[in-house]
Amino acid sequence: MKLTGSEWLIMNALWQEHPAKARDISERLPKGINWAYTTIKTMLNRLVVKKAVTETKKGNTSYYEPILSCRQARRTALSTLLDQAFDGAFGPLMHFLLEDKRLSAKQRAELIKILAENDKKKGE
Amino acid sequence: MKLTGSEWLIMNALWQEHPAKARDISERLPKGINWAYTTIKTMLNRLVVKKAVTETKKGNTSYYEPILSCRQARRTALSTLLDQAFDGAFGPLMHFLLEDKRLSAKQRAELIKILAENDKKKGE
DNA sequence: AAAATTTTACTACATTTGTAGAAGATGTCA
DNA sequence: TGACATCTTCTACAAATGTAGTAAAATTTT
Repeated sequence: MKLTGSEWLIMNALWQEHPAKARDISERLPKGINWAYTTIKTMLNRLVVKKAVTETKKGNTSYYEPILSCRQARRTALSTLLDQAFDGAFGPLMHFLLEDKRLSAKQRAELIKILAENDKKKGE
Repeated sequence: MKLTGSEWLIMNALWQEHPAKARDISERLPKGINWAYTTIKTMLNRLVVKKAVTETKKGNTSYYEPILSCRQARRTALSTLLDQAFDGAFGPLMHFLLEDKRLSAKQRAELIKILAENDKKKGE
């Protein structure tokens, strides 16, 4: 399940807290994104059709909830990126990240910590 | 300059070696992608219009060369991904990568090496 | 209950993306 | 010099994406 750019905006708002009404989503959209209410409804409908979210009506009003998890969406997006831009492999991406972004000391430290945790888990 | 999925295929082939003719690109496309020759031409034209590649004619034949570098394209793709799926920050991506992908010992070792190099460069 | 507000359902429409065919121009080999 | 192979230019077209308007139905407010 791949999300488009606009869909990410909606989903990010929905993951924050749900169930949520279209109006809630509208309010949570990042500053600078000023979509018409109906635009949001259109997006939500499309996401329902795609089965990325569910819609439940209480009276006249629809409440939405994610089916697709943030984690899964990230996984898919990342794997698309890997395939299309990094020879499908983890290594080249890492290389690029580390080489290109010239980590700050803090980031390096953080990374090392994460690595250590990773080691520990591996041992369990 | 953002590339679409199909454009990545073309660009990946072009970056491999250039200048290249449409025919060369055609041959370098990943196994499984069997585009009509004219499809490739269409893509190349679009990339020329977008100024991601240049076209130079020798006789009747066009030779293409990338203007957009692989590095730059990667940068853009990554930054789009960060913005849309990882709160625009490097940290969450790293976390996700390391946590989700359960690195192999080899990968961890590699990563640590890269980190070390990164440290060294920092010191220069 | 009339007015104002909110929501929904349906429709719309320009742009971008993915994919390619047709027909004409050019090059090449026998 | 004709037959073939190759390239080019133009055109096409469906599906996906981004964005929203209209009008009708439901809800809330005075």
